[in-house]
Amino acid sequence: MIQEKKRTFNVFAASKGLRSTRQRDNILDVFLATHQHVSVEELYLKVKAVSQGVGQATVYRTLKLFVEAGLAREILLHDGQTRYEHVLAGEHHDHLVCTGCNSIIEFENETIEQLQDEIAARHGFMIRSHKLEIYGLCSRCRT
Amino acid sequence: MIQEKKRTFNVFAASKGLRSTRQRDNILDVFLATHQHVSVEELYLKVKAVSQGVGQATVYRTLKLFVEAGLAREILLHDGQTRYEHVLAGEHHDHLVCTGCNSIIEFENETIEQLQDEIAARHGFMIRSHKLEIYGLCSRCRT
DNA sequence: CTAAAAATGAAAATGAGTATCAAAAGCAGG
DNA sequence: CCTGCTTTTGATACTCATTTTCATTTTTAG
Repeated sequence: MIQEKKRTFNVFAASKGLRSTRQRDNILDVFLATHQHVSVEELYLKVKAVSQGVGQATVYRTLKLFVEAGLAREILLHDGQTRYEHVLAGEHHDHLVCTGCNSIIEFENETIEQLQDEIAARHGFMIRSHKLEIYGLCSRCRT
Repeated sequence: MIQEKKRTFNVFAASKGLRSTRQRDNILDVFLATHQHVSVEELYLKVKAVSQGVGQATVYRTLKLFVEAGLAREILLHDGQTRYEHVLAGEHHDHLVCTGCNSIIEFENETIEQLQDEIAARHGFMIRSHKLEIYGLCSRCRT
C-alpha cells in the first residue's frame, strides 16, 4: 500500500494566489530527488513514470514557478535545452563543462564570488545571480 | 567608386576544405565591424544592407564556422536568441547583464581568470573557454 | 577550361517553449 | 460537504529560432 506523503509546508502558499496541487507536488518531489541539471523533458519523463496524469506544459509552467519561488535556477548550456538545478540556501556552485563527454563538474570558489561583488560594486550594479561556466575537456577526454 | 578590399589572409583556408566566398567575407567584415553581442538576426539585417544576396541560413552557418575557427564565441542570454561576440586574441571579458534594461557592461578580471585556471588544474580539466555572467540591476535600474 | 567538391538560397522541417481554452480541481464561506 | 469563484491543468495549436534539404551556383585543384 502506497503512503501518500503529506507535504509539511506548502511552498506555493507563500506567494500570491498560488495553489498547491497534486501535479506541483509531484513535480517538486521528483525535482528535489533529482541531482543537478535536469532538462524539462527529463523531468517530464520522470514525473510521468511516477504519476500518470501530468502534462508537459505543466512541467514547463511549474519549473518557471520554481525559479520565481527561488527553488530552482535556469542553466543554459549549448544544446538548446534549458536545464534547471536546485537552489540550496546559501550554496552556489559553478560548472566545468566537458565538451567531450558533456559531463559537468561542480565547484565553488568563495574568492571568485567576492571578486564579483567588488566588480559589481564598482559599477553600481546590484547582483541578483550569476553563472560561471568553464568549457573544455575533462581529464578523461583530454587524451 | 567602391574599392573591393582584398582580404590579406584567408581565415578559412586554414581549416580542412573550407572555401573563401563573397558571402563569408561580407559576413566577416560586418561581424568584425560590429561591437559586442550581435544576434544572428541583427547580423543578417546588417549584411543584407551591405550586399543583397546573402541568405539567413548562410549567416547561421557562417557564424558557427567563426566559432569553430575561434573568431567568435556564442553567448546565451535568456531571451532565446543566440548572440555572438568577437574573440580577440588574448582578450576576454565577462558580463554584467542588467535584467532591467538588458544593457551589458563588460569587465575583465585577471584574478578571476587565474583562479579558474587553478580550479581547472585541480580537476585535471583543460580549459577551452569560459563564460561568466552576472545578472542583476544596473545603477540606473536599481531605484 | 573542366570536373569534383563545397557553398548557397529558398523553402520546408524541426523542436523547444508558449498560448489558448474548455474542463477539472482547489479553496473559502456557509 | 455544497456553492460559487478562481486557479490550474492537459491537449493541442502555435510561435519562432535554428537546421535541414536539395537543386543550383560558385570555388578550386589540376
